[in-house]
Amino acid sequence: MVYRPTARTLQRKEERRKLFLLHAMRLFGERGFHETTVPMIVAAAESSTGAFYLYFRNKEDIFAATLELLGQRIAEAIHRAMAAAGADPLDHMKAAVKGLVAYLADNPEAARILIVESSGLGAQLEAVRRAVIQSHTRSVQQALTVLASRLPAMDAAVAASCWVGAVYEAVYRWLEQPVEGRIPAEQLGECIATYNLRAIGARASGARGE
Amino acid sequence: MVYRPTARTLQRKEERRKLFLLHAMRLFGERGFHETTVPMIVAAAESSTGAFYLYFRNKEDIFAATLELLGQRIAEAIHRAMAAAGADPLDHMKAAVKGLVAYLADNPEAARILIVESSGLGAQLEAVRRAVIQSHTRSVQQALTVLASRLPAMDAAVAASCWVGAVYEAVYRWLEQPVEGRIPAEQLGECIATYNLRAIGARASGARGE
Amino acid sequence: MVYRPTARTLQRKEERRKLFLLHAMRLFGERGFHETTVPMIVAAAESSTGAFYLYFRNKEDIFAATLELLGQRIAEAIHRAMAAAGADPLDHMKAAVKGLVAYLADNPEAARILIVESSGLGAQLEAVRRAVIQSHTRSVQQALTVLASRLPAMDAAVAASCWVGAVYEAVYRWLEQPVEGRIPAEQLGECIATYNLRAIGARASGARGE
Amino acid sequence: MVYRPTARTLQRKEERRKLFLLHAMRLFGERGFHETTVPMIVAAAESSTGAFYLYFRNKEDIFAATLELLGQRIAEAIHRAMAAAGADPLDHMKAAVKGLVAYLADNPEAARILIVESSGLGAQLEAVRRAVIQSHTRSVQQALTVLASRLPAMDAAVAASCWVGAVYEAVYRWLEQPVEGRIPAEQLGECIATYNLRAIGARASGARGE
DNA sequence: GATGAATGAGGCTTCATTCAT
DNA sequence: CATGAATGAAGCCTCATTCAT
Repeated sequence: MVYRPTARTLQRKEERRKLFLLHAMRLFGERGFHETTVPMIVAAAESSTGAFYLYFRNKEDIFAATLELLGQRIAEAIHRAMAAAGADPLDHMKAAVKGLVAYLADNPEAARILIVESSGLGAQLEAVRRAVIQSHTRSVQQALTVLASRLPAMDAAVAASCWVGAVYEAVYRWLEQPVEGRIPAEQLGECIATYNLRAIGARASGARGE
Repeated sequence: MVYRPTARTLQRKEERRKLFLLHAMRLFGERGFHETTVPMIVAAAESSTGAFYLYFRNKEDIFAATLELLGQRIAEAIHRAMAAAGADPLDHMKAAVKGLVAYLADNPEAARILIVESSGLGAQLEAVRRAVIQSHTRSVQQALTVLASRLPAMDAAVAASCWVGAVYEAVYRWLEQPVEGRIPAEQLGECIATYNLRAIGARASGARGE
Repeated sequence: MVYRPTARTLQRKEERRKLFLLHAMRLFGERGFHETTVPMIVAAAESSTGAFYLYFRNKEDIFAATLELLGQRIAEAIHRAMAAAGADPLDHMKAAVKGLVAYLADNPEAARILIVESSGLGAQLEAVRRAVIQSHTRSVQQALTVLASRLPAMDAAVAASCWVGAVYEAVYRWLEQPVEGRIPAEQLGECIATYNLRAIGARASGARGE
Repeated sequence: MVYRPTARTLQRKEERRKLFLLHAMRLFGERGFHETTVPMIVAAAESSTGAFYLYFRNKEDIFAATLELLGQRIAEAIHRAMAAAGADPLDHMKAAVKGLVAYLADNPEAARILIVESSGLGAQLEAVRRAVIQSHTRSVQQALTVLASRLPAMDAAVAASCWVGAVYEAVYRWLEQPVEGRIPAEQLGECIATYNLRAIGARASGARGE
């Protein structure tokens, strides 16, 4: 008599939302925020306009959700990579860079969303985008603070920004190149990691190889 | 008798075009490409829609022109800074970084255009934007190649990207902060330059100071 | 065995319907027909969309039902007032006006529905709204016909419309005023009744007082 | 060389605006605010969506403009009628009623807009609509105040509302009837005027006849 | 009976661009 | 040359209503 949503129903709902999100992520990555229309997302998800607005307040909302999901995935990728690394904080940092590069190389649309396509939005969305990047920057800054005694004196905040900027720009440039002209992704990660580690004055990092 | 523009007319024409360009640059920097409308630019320049389309093929055209102008200005700023530096290519590189940082710090809207607001456009415009940045990257890469013998082995292309990425990201982050919380622009330039020089293995660069 | 609703079920059903109706009445009065959405009514009644369409064919249907309920209540209010009045038909008419004014003053949202918010609908709903008002008009017209011999010659139909229009407009105007600036509702009713009675040429009505 | 809008051009602009307004007035009168869509108005005016928004901020704006125009026309109609009347203020009032009734009878869509179709809008538009009616009410109230010494004591504000309400409701009812069943418009105006004049206690006004 | 997720038609509005004057 | 009124495609979003569970 009384309607009671089954577990299955609830799961369906979550799945539907995820479906929108996944297609939106791809489209945003391929075409950018402004060139992606709500009807496009709806068509890709084989759903309806009404359903879209059932799950998201508006187009900006799904974009923010996309960025959030992206932030999570990247954080996971980094953590996985770090967990597999040695005990030295410097090794962690190196692993983090390589993990991030590997993830972005594998998910080019994710990289595009984060680096390029999301820009030029309202201040709100830009803030969300920056939050993802700033989260990285903060992690790096924290690591630098911890390692301060082993490193030359530097402004940790600026250095962290440089570190993150180097990673994203190098990956973006790499993605711009035709697939056949690219160096392997691992090598790219290695180069970037070496660049950054040397920049913060970590001595033997490049020598210890990998 | 064929109509033939007088010198004065030509100058007028160029001035008018420049007027559009200047206002457009400010608006694009403040509000981004999509949030800036042609009527806005026209109103700011106190001209008319018709005149606008007399000087620019369309909105993308003026944006591209804006980016081009920006590229020139930045190149000038860098060259001026380099010309004032010593003879050593490493000093040139350092001066270039500091000159660029100084320019961007002085012209935040320019920075915004280049780094954020221009993104998320059609592939065409994105290419123009990248051209400005790649021009820097190429300069750096060239310098690295020249200095190769004095530096540890590295992938010059990747390193150049990292170099440029570090500069822009650090400046962007700096611009995001409230004015009263910022470190001085010169110090910022110094930090970034040190970061990058150390990253490419230039030995005493930080020590030689400036 | 055929399912047969028990008395209790029926009562429940009627209660639920009434619940919808009451909340709808409030919302329609506060926000008007177009600004009130079905989800709003559903939320106010703490029920579900499905249940709503179980009791009402569509949104117009519940609005019509609201108007009907309103018509009943107003009729009751008027009858109560008339029952308390003396035997003279003129006293009845005066009591009716005062009863109506009192009811509308006590139920401003009801007044709004009847006078303003319901307008601008499809012809169908407008007809329902007018039915309520026309019912008053007919009563007045009938009374005028009965009293014809005691009154100056007049077009009873037109006079009845004037009578009703005077009441509603005066009440509406009164409701528009800030509460603190209003004259007492009883005084309003008295004034309107006097106006109308004098208009139909009832001699001493104003003098007999109240 | 310099473009200078000709008088003709300016006139055209005003004409175009008027064209929209006229068609909108008709449509609003026939179908009401909510049932009239911008595309409908555009089609009726044989213009374009863009042009519409060139002259009006939005749909509410043109509706407000329609009401304003209506207010002007009605005021004119009333003044013309009053100018043709005798010197006695009571004659003026009578003429005003008859002029208004004549105008509304001739422009049923105007009447519908003012009385019914405009209701149920945002508070803003409702205020504009009421402004037109209140302007009448104020005129009547003022006249009553001037005549106070010749009339029985009454609340001028309430009486004025009643007066106006009687006119509009009677006309509206008249318009509802099929054309063939209606009494002549002049007779309607006479009846309403008589009703109102008697209501305010003007003695011989009905007797002086006309 | 009850629920509320899903549908999709259609409304309003913006703005890049053209062209008659 | 200069102007700015006109165009209309296309986007975002709402909400009455249905129907599988």
